[in-house]
Amino acid sequence: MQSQPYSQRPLVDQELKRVYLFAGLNIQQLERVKQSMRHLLLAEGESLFEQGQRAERFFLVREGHIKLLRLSLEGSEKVFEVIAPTQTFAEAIMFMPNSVYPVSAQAIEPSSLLAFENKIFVEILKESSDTCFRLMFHMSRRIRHWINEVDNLTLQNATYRLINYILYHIPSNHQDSYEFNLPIPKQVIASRLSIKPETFSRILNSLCQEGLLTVTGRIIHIHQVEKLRLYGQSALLPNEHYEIVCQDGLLPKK
Amino acid sequence: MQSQPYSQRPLVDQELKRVYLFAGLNIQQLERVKQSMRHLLLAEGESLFEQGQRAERFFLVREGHIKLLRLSLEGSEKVFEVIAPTQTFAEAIMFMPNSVYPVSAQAIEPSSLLAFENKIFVEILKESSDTCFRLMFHMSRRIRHWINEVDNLTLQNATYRLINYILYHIPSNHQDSYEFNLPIPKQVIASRLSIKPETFSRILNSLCQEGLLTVTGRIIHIHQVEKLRLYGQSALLPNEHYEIVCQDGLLPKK
DNA sequence: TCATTGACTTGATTTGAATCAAGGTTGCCT
DNA sequence: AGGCAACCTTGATTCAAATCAAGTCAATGA
Repeated sequence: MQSQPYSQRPLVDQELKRVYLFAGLNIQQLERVKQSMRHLLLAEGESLFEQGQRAERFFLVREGHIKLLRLSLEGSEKVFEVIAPTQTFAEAIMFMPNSVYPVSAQAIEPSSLLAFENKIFVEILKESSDTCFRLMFHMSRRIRHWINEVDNLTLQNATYRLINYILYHIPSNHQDSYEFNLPIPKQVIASRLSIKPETFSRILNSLCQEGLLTVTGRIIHIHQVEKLRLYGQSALLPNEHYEIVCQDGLLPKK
Repeated sequence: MQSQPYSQRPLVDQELKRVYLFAGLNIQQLERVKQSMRHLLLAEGESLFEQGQRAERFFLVREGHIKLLRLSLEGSEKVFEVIAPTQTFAEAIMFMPNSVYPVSAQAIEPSSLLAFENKIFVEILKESSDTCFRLMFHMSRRIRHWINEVDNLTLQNATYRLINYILYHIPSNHQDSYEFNLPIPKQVIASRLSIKPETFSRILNSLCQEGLLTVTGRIIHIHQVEKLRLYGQSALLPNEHYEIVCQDGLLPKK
């Protein structure tokens, strides 16, 4: 874990201010955050922290992708989340005294991060009710996220989960064809979706055969987005229709 | 949903003060909470709120058990949590403007609850950093709980989940025999563990056959707790040993 | 250039748990 | 008492996804 400036791109205050958690800070507070801030550069596969390790910092991803995972003793891993640029992580446990990271964090590709000291930020939290509310707001969304995750794992099948993952990458207004690059290796996505790589491959293949999309390496070309959305709903079979769970846990409008 | 005093047992302030979230309130604040507080009495099977409904209150269970669930369109349900007396629920979304409940809540048996107005409590949160921290602390634990839940669903099998559920009900110092009553119907536990009732029954049966426990209706008699703990670990097969995840997400000490 | 490695695919087989289909118990209500 | 309805159990069968076992392909590197 090196700690030196990384990207040519200079760190502008704006970058920090765009972070939801920091948006309410005044100049002095922002300055304190910056004081304790460290630049990190991770190589591909490099570990940031391990599950069970004392949690003293939280992080902002600037470039690259970080996976949050747990390992079984044989070495097989389950990816719980993949953190993309502009997102923060590990901030939900900052104020827990003697807390430990509940998962391990590892770079999927060369990545650039900023690390913030929990201790400093907790001091700011104590004096800023507004920032407390921002953090609580954020944590509340995280909880809903995990509830939806359990919902997906228990009520939805692998095909549905994969389709949902794909749809998530498509702007919601798009209807016709759409092409995008998978940001991370297929195996990582598979693990994130709790699917084995072989099954992942087979599902993608069967979606191709249905004529819904074309796969070229990491490039996914969806022929008709609207069709895929409908297919996602029928993938809920064999049990007829399940309730569609939107990202925010709301029911879709009838 | 009636709203009148229920239990003969008088509502003492102590009962409120024992609630973690209220423990830091001063007399005036506690008074305001009590002002907005409502007593609720739910019959067996009665619904408290539905998923997607506007969230304006959070709750404390005094007597009975409440299940938090989501329904599929055919009517099959997945129980996400079962709330027992002295526990609060739905407090994690209180400050979200226009938030909705992410799950439905329903009484498993005749239950007595207290309902608190989010609006009032948010006002208190704004003036009490200490209470903010209590809430954040609580939410942080909830997040870890859900991460462990996903871990259980993806890395552990049904037998392991059931054993873990049983072990959860046994004081950790017990080693030999132990007997307890399942607090709720077996089907509800099954759903909570994402197991079908048939499978649940079969697993319990096979644990009986292994001589680990005896089942008489809702009474579970464990012959040797320590043996069950070990069996729980070998139930992690076929993949040899998995990492044991303690409730707090910590690794067990070597 | 060829070897090696890691990512992905494809096929054959197994398997844990779900589903389907009857039962059995228990307790409640008339 | 008798009938009904939950709740639970048991057995036979099916099925989605995992596992096992070879592959292919592309990128890296000596």
